Amino acid sequence: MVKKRVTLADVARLAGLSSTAASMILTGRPDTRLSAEAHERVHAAAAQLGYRPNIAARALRTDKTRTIAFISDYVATTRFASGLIRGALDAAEKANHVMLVLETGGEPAREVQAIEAALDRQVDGIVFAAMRSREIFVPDVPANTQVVMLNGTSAKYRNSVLADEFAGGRAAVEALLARGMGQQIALIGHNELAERGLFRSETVEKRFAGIRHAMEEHKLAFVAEESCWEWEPHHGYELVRKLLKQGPKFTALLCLNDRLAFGAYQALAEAGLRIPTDVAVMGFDNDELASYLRPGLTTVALPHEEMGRKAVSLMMGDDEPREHLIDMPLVVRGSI
Amino acid sequence: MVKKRVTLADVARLAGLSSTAASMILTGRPDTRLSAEAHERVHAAAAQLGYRPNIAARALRTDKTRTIAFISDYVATTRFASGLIRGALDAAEKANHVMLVLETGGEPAREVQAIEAALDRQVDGIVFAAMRSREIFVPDVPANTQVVMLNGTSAKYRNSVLADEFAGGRAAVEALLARGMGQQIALIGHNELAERGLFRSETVEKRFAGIRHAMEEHKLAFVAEESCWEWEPHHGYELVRKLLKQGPKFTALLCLNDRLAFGAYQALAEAGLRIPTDVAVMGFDNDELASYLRPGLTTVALPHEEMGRKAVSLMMGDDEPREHLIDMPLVVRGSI
DNA sequence: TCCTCTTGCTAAATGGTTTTAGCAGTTGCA
DNA sequence: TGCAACTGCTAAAACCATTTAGCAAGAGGA
Repeated sequence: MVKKRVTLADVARLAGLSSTAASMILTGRPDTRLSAEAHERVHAAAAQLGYRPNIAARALRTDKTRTIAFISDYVATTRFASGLIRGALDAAEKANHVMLVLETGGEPAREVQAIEAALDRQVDGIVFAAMRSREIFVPDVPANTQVVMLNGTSAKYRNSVLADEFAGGRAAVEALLARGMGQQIALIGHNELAERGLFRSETVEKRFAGIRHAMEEHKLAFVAEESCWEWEPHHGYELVRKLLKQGPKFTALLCLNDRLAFGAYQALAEAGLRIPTDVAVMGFDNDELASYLRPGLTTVALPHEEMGRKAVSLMMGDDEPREHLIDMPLVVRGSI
Repeated sequence: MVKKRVTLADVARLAGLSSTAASMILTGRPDTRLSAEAHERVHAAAAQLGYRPNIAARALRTDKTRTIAFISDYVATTRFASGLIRGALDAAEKANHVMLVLETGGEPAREVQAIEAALDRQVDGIVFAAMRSREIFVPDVPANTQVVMLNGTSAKYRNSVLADEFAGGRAAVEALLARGMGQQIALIGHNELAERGLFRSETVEKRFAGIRHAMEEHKLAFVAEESCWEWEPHHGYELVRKLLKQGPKFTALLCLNDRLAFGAYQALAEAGLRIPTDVAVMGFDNDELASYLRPGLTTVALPHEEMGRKAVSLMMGDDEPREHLIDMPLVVRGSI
């Protein structure tokens, strides 16, 4: 409990060598000319004393901390953030790094603070994660600090990781059509303003673009479209009730996320419609909810964990610096 | 981009003073005798150069890093972890600290690694968070490193933060009875083995003890009890189907968590029973799900954010070191 | 023999901050 | 006048690891 830290000097003393020698041996320098016996003695001494290098002291010389920062606008408001974090954490651990997590709430003042706090601690790199994809503004950082955008892009930094929303949108439509029951598809959740870029959200834009592209390829049009600003279950519930009351008949329902689909299930059940017999339902995100529903909701997954992992491995220089798109896998359950 | 770090020496030079003076002034030492003019000059110089102290260098002398570690078994497997993290993050930010997040998966080897990684970086304190409450084993840490247990306890460290599960259990029963409809209560999710401590989970034990206590106070017994190992929606679904098929009639259903309640809703709906008219339903945790259901699920909330916040503020020494119980608020929605 | 290379190692500088010890110069008091 | 106390400041050590420059001894070659 009270024992003092073991320093490199202690190890060197016990091994009967200089700390220079101990340092070189323990850091595994390649071209040193120290004897095999010296190596052995130093390693033995280090093991015996339980030596652990003081990272702050090392950072002072080397400017490397084996620490990265994960700065996001919201950590838990959206349940997805934790997937990103977990993936990032996993990759960081594999690369023998630790991760500082910072939350900004999207407020510029806190963003600046978070970045400064990270730089003060000389992190080796920063992952900027946005819960809603958008252009992220990032202040200058020192040249030797890596920057990766996660679920967002930046004009200044080319390293970024995004979900392949366009392909995902197409996949959803293809999945509905492949079951041979998707001739009369209704869509809920699309927001025209978003598409026009007034309320900028690249995610939604690209997802929808993919959907539209697939529909056009098949020379199809939606039999109905209902849009809304937010995509919570009760919105889905209300939109579907509206569709059922006044809209045309539909045999498939494409929901722009799983939460909308959740509400849709409730409205369909109330109306006595069976899934997938009467209506096939399809969502996006692979929210935890999707597996709870009866029947299970077929959905196009947002691969958050994979994205987090990729962002960190990109930071470690495992791949070329550019925009990386991560596949959105189709998760097939009973709803189509 | 390429600009070098501004050091204390730079500030001192610009102010025309020694770095000793600059250090004392910027760290706000109380009993220094430096002139008002010196103060002014140093602050002006620091502001002009945009000086930020190098935390690694400072840590070398002071052993304080304004960094804490949050070590948990699972970050995102349970959706609750993010609540704990968010609360902790919030409190840390308020106290001008940053947080290192580490995940161990409950594996002892990774636990040791995580602790060492944290100590190598000279964190000021460590929060050990367990997703399933239990006795946590914690290796020795240096005397000046604070330790707080979050959602778990440890023989060695007295600082801990737990949800007040006993009171929560009572509150659930009281809430059912208060509505005057809870005379025939069925319970799902309790596990006898857990209660006997074979599969040690203090959370479940205390929650159930509170429930039992309240029942006894009112001289009531459950009309049926169905237990199971895991508490996922489909378990709730199956247990309730079983109850409906072979069990006695019940007018209230107490589910040991919200996910079970979710499954219960599905089973009740299939059987044509209405909530709350035919059966009142009550859950625990205040899972995101609870608000999505129709009618909304009344539940006893696990105050994760509050717990995370408390753990960090306890670490900062804002309260006496002991076991702290956090209230579990009753969240009333339409299901009772 | 002298010179150069190689081998195996170390002294000392370095990074940026805090902190201890102490130095001039002035004031206060007897 | 003599001495203590105060005022306003600084030099240098300390924290711990990395890295540069270089030393001493032995080997090899001419």
